Amino acid sequence: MPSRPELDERKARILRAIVSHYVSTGEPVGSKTLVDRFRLRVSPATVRNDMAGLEEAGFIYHPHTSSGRVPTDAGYRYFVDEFSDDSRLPSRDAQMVEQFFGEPRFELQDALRQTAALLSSLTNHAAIVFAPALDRSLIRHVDLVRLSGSRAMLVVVTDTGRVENHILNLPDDLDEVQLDRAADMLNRSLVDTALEGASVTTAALLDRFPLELRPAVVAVAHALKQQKGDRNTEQVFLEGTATIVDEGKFADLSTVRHVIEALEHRRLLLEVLADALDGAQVSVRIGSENPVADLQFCSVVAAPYGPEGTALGSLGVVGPTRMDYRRTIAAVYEVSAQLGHMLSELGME
Amino acid sequence: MPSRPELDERKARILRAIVSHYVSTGEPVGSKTLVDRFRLRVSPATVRNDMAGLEEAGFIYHPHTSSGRVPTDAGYRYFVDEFSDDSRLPSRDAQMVEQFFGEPRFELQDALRQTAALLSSLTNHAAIVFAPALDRSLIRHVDLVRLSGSRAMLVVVTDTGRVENHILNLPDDLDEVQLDRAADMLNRSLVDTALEGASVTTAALLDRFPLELRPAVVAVAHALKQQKGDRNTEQVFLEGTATIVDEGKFADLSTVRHVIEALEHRRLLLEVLADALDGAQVSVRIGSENPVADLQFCSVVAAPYGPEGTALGSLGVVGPTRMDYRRTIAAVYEVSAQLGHMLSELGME
DNA sequence: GATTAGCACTCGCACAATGAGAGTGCTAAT
DNA sequence: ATTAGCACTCTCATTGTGCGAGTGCTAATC
Repeated sequence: MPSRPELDERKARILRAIVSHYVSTGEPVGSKTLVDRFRLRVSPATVRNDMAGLEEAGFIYHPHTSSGRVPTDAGYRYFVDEFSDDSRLPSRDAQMVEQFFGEPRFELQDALRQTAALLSSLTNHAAIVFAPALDRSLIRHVDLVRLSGSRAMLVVVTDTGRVENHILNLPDDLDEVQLDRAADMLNRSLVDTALEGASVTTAALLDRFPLELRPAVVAVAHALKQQKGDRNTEQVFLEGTATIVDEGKFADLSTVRHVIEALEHRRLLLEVLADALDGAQVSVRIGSENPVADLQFCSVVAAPYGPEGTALGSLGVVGPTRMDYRRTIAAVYEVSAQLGHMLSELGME
Repeated sequence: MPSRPELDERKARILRAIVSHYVSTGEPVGSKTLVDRFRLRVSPATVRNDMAGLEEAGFIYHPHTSSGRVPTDAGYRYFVDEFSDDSRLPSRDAQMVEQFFGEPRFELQDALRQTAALLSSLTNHAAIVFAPALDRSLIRHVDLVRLSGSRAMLVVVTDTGRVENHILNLPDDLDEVQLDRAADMLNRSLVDTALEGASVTTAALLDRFPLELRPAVVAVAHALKQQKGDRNTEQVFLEGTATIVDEGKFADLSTVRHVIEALEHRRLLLEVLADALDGAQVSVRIGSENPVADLQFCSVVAAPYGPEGTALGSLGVVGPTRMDYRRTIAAVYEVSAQLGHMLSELGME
């Protein structure tokens, strides 16, 4: 975190004014407009002087020699750092959230997808929700289902409500009874252990299984390992992609293209929301603060979620750097909190 | 299907030429260009006369009094109807498909998503893959997993490789042994029956269950019914949304916006690909032939897929009416065929 | 009778010129 | 330290112009 240069009170006010005016209109803003709309008790000339200072400090810049000022990423950053706390959702929106989470849910997937849709419609930006991370989940149940003679499906239910499946190639034909027995034994040793180490645990237990079941157990261990390594298994729900093309959000089409492309790239998204998982609160990445080059003109507002203080997954919003940070942060915060709450309600105690 | 007006051979050739030239350049095409690029053995004037005829017949039109001709939806339709058969994928692409389906797969979800990505990269359009429809699936296995005292998760595995889950509220606390017993009994009567009628079947069997299990069974029946009615449970995989914004595909931004919005709407997509499910072959909907208003400037090329002649699900591509139909149709056909093949390999016999 | 050459005509579009307006930086006055 | 005044800059919307591609029609040609 770069130490934040001090600004005298008036400069700070002017910066705030520039940011909020620019965010709402999208037009570069000049000294006159500034004194007219905001009750700065000084003349345009004074404002101009201060703006020169703000520009020197890197908070704003000139698109062209003669049009108004626009905040830089650093300018937004200064602005955002001022209200790390007092973010309240407008009551209409708060009501919407409340109602949404009041409805009963019967499926995690669906709930998460709809949560993304909610977040998107609250903020008018693209919204992303990651399902609870597998490596933070405990196994609640495993099952083996026979598909054909030589194939079976491994089903794993986690304490976070996820249901993963994986198809196994069995070296030998096993009938259903045998599979059931294997599943039973696996359950006994795997339930309530972390999915993370399940593969190792399983392999270690191999010699407790009857000979004829061992090939199946090996296959299970293998599948668990593979699943762990495979980042693709991290489910993402993305909604509101269409908002990216909204008028005035991004300068040119090719930027829009890049942003949408980046959003489609699950691996990238994971990276983008990664720090949200560890941070305790809402995290904001503005423009170039972003690790992904394709998102250099975007800001990402993200937060972890999980029942009561835990961080199982993360969610967030991607929009142009010119966004209403206050509202966005409030929305992300509120939704993450409520989702966490819902998760604890969903029956995982 | 409107009966197709006969065109004399030369007019047909000219129409073909207009379509293929316009598709590849995006520019309205005039009589001179036409005789230069294509070996029509007539003069521009003759071509102009024929074009007037084609325009009268509704196959092409003038954007403005003085620039070249552009195919109408009907023009594309005529063009498309000519090669319902001989669509071959370029060998590079065919190789790509072959390689893709040569790799071993362990998860249906993932395979379908990647199939969508493949289809998108083959065609350079947005691609959609629907998972095998639940109402065409048989139950292979059901399971009940205890979550908390009063909640359990119903897991259903179908013969099409799908794994659905649903959270139940149990009126009474049941321990795991009781749940297992209930699941066992359910399995015995539900395995190999259609998911479609499973709810009714379950309800009918109620009195065979011991008293203490009945509330759970009722909950299961209820869940199955709910799932059936819920169109949201039809999984969709969408890839290549970014291609929609590609230069020159659509006239204005608001169209792009609408198209992307429509793509995000799962319910709409289902409608769009609906007829593909029943048709035997590749279906093509051009522009206004499309039932969805937001897609009036799009063409949809879709096909059913499933192991050997069955139609379990559908997949397709959405792009501008100005697309290379030949290639697109070939790609959709090939991918649907291979995906069907893969599904039978995946162990559902 | 079908085809073609010739020609006048129509637009769209790219390009340059113009002027208004918004905003700036600087200097000198307060 | 602030402000009024002013010359200056640069964008943007508007207008005019010419070019070129393409058309439809008529009359000549095969």
